[in-house]
Amino acid sequence: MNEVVVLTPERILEVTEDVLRRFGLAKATVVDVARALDVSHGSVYRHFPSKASLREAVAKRWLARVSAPLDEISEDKGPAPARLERWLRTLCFAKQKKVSEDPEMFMTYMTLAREACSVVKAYKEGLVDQIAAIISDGVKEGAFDVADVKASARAIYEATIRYQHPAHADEWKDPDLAVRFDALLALLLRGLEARKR
Amino acid sequence: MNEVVVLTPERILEVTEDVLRRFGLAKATVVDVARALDVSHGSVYRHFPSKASLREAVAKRWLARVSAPLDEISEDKGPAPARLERWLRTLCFAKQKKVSEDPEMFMTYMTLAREACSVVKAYKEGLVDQIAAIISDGVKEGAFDVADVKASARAIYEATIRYQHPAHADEWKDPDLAVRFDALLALLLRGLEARKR
DNA sequence: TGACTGACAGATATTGAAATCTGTCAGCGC
DNA sequence: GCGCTGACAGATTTCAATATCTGTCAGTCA
Repeated sequence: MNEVVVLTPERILEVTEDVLRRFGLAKATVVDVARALDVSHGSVYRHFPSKASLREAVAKRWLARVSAPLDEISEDKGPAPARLERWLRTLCFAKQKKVSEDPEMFMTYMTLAREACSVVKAYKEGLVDQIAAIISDGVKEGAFDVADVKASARAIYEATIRYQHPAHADEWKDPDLAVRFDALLALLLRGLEARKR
Repeated sequence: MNEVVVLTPERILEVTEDVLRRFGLAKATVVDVARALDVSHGSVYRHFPSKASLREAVAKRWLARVSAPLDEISEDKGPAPARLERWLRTLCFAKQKKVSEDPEMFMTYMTLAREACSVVKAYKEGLVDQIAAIISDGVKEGAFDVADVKASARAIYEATIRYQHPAHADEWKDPDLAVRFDALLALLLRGLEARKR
């Protein structure tokens, strides 16, 4: 039996998520994490230079999990407009599902993300790049007509903020949410669309 | 001389804003407001049933001041697309100016507004109605082609959230803000635009 | 040697007693 | 009578003493 499990960053992150779930963001301490790992808290500092960096790593892992299904869609084949719509729906739906399934944990991750703003910035840039890739495909297909792919991608990203940014999570309970989101998507896709001539 | 000024709700609101400015949201008490008015705090309760309602009234006044210049634009004459663009620019610029000129007071009003959510809801609905009025004019002019005016108005409002919602105020420092906002506006107007046939 | 411990200093959080605030209302004075 | 006051109960906030946590590091043990 492999009774003594080695202390790895990955294992620390897993246990940290667990501690965050059980104690909540405000109460979870490095000492709690160390206790759950059955090591001294000094050992945790061997792998993460500070509590802030540990939290940042947790935020990064969470964001990566949220955006994982999007990578596939952006690299898929098929008509760009439908693909962009699917990508945006997947992103927003993933966030909305997370908040409805476990609001406390969502709030925890949201606060973590707010603290780790450099990580969030990189995450956002990654998302905009994926949108840009789909729009670029659409331009090649002749389905889209845009002056500046990157700028359009950013505009699309920003226009959907209300449906994916945690700051607006309390408005996602609206029963008309889906209808409103459909209207927004239709407007945005129409804005990218190449005009018949 | 009219030395004894009567105690009116309006005067209480003015002084309350002053107290909020000097003490900050967390420290400002009804007793402070009464002291500044040189009356007992019981007198304040004669005009506002609770501290919450006083704060709500302050929030309402502030929102009304922000949206005042918009009323004119929505009732103006002239081509709807330019008018819609001007309306959106005015709204977002007003918010961005407020936060840059007096960030503390902006944060105060933002928190007040978060508490007084029914007031904010009414304010938002008023804004969407103004957008709807402009879009409706645009449809009559033949400049816009939309299936559902109200739904489109909401979509336009929601798409610009990032540039007007206080939750995103810390991103308004971006030097490219104007360029990005231009790109978003162009995309949205293109989405409303009637196609040549 | 190198992963881990545990004691330590300074920073931060908790706690409970005291102070202040909110909201009410009987009564004062114009 | 009407507008205001000021004392009051209960809720909330403050403050300072106490406890806990963060981050470091000399030392242990395999």
